[in-house]
Amino acid sequence: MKINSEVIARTALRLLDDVGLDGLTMRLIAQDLGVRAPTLYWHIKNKQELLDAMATLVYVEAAERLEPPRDGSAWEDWLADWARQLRQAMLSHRDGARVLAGTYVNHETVHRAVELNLRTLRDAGFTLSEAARGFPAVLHYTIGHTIEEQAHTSAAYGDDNPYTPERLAAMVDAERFPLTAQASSDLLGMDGDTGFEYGLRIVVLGLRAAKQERERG
Amino acid sequence: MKINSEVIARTALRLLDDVGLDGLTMRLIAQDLGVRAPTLYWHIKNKQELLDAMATLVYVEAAERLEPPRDGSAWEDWLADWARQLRQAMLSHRDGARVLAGTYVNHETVHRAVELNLRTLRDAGFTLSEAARGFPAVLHYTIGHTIEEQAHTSAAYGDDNPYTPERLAAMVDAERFPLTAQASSDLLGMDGDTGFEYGLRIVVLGLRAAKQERERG
DNA sequence: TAGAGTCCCTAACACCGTTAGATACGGCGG
DNA sequence: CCGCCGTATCTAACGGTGTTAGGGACTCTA
Repeated sequence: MKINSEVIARTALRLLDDVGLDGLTMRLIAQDLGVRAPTLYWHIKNKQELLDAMATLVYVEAAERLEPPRDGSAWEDWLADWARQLRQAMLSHRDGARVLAGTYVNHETVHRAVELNLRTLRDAGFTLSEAARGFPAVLHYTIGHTIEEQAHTSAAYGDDNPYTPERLAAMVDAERFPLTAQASSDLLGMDGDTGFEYGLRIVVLGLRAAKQERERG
Repeated sequence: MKINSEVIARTALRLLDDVGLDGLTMRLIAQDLGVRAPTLYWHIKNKQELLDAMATLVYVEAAERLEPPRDGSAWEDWLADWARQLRQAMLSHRDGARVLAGTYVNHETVHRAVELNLRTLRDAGFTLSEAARGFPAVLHYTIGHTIEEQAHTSAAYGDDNPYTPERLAAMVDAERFPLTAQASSDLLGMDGDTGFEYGLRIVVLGLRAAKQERERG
């Protein structure tokens, strides 16, 4: 297969699932491509640029399936689905959120997604300014949640992950922090999906409430 | 000054502001302490443990000033202030959000903060379960926003930061993405505070809306 | 056929986190 | 006073990292 920057990024993304972000070295990627490490520098400027390209691939993976809302479907559902797709794209790669976080992706597919977000919200009665300031909130929540989620389930801990619900629950002093102890199952015992959905609902409800407050003046 | 793990973490945190996370090496930290790198390993297990200790310091910095809400003050304001303090603690160190993200901090001060969050929300009429599932949403939004914010203003780019509003605005094709182009000042021209406050308001409004929906049944 | 451009190589550099093993220094029991 | 033990530091080094320099081979084109 012909080597170019996108092929390198795809290979790196595949290897990422095996070795994790810390184990992803230029030499390993090169080996997988049947080539020596310095060769990669013919195609990419440096490792950071490679990481950016990987982030772009993940982002595009989430954005390319995005379609305008069908007639009659609620903007709340459409927006929540977009957040779910983004989260799934990150979850589908080990350390995916860490790769994505803080990488401003510049790709046509992403511009399309932004435009679609703005149009959908504006068509639903938001002002353009509300839409432009509001939908990043969904984005930031989604990224923040997924980073935390992936960090806690990280395979990097091997067999002694300190984030098991039991371990964490054992740490809080039930005398001094009674509510924390009482709520530990809600705080820690939730699987990622449930926790994400709860917060996502809050953000979407918040967007609706902000719009209504403006409409009422 | 006597060296111990906390002194090392404090030193590392101070150096972080000068050199950034990627420039923070064990040898540099040791030099600043008037010591050689291997000496650090007498006091800490490895670099990851040091990073965890640094994250703990930042987190505690935000949490230790936290006080119960004064009588009569609204839970919305109290919760928003807590988020602002956390954000300020991250912003007060270069790459602070990256250091914090994904590090589950286990420290008494943080337990206290969690307990205080739960109590405040429950006293305001939330169920304990609502509080336990709801306040992480604020946390995740805050972390997500601040990571993105710090990445875009990162000094790592030197003089050619690609995230200036002008550069980004120039990238979008106004013909194909008219709303994006039109909203570019709202999307990009905002300073971090304004954008953060807008999203924070949305999350808080969302919590209130979720509570009201339950109360109405 | 000469030259230019493309793509890959070997060799090496500077630096990284980390370990092994020796060395100094203090207090304490005999 | 001596010898010992725990504490805290050192030097030397290992295997690894991202990255650069410079040299070949191959292909296309004039």
